[in-house]
Amino acid sequence: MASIEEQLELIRRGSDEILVEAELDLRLKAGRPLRIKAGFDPTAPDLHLGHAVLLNKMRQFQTLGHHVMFLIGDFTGLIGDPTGKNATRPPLSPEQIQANAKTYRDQVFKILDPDKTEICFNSSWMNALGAAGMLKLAAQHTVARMLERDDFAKRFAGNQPIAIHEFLYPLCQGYDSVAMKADVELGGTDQKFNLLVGRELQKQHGLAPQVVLMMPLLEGLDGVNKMSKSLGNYIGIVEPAREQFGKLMSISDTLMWRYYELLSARTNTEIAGLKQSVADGRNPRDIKVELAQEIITRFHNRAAADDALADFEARFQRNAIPDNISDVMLNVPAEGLGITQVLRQAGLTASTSEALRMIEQGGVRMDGEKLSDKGLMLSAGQTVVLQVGKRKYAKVHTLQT
RNA sequence: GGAGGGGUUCCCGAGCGGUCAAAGGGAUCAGACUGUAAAUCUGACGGCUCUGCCUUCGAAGGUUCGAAUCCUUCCCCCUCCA
Repeated sequence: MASIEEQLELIRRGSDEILVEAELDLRLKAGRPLRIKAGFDPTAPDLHLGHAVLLNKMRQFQTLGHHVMFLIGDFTGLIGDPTGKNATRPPLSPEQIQANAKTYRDQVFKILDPDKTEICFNSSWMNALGAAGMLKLAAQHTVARMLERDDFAKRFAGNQPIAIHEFLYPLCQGYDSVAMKADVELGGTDQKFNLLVGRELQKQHGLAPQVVLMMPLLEGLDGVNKMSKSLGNYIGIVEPAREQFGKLMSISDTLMWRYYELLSARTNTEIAGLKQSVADGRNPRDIKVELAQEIITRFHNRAAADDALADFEARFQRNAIPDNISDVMLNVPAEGLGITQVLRQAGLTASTSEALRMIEQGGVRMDGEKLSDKGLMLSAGQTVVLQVGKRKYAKVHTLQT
């Protein structure tokens, strides 16, 4: 095993904050494998690069020989981490949870070592707690302390509603740490409050408080908001390589450095070298290509990364039509089908009104040629490649009704 | 339980009897420019059988030639008092 100092260096890398580092040092010195906890929502097992930041850190702990516990919050999922939506979520069926857990495994093990990962469900101890146990748990914290949480404080000050059950989320998450006897809990910086509640509850249960390690939140494709599925600004771990490539190329140059810092396996020295080369006149686009290649190689493989690059260059540098367009079959009546209908039915636009607009704005191409005739009719037996905007394509085959 | 404030198109937010599919901003989308970057500029941004028609302004009724705007009831949210 690596020396304490080497371990600390790896653990610190990229982290936003470690509370309390001295305690971490002490625990490492004890020489036993530490119990590392990280919790995930049970509902959306569609992991993206934002999750990858945390998973990378978990992987590092595994490399160092520690015990990583991947917690699926199937109980806390009923509450939903407070975001201002004052509704409890309907419980997932055991089948759904199992299905989601499987999807998690499929995705998570692209980064984590399956042999060194324990998957836990917090319903297993939360259900056992019961109503009485929940009351007891709730008695261990005060409203004033709850209101210290930034999100609650803001909503309270701004006259926004806070439902009582939202207070239970941090408590439950904290209790997880008690039940799991976590030595270290990982989370995003937005989790600070919840993570610290874990420390409090552990102390009250006679355990040494966990060390809390917070990773920065990765900004999404817009460069402003954190990467999240609901905002649609994410790059999924299991997305096709070409998609990932395109999305990575669309991030801003500034954001690119952030991604390097949090996602790349390159050392800080190497990254500094890249920055210098840009300062010396190298096109940042090429640096971005390298980043995209590295990430795609990790989640797919080298061949996929090369293919994505080749495809990208063909499409955007040589304006070629991609070679993997999905085929769409459309039935056409004898008198033909209007182009706006075709676009809508092929799924290229959401409505015929939108199709009309796209044509008016010059965003529609047919077989590579800009299409300007809104009244164009397609008859049966044709095959045309339609393009809307830069990215949406379909190869439409018209069939006799 | 009482008093007051409020629910508008994806979000914020104007409108407060006709000129309202509804200002403005954000987000988004398309085009130009580019490195499918950013920034910037232009345009679009409910639906449709599209120079017109249909459906939207918490819900349901009503007044009116005409309502997002007025009235009634209901639902929901916030604040203060208890």
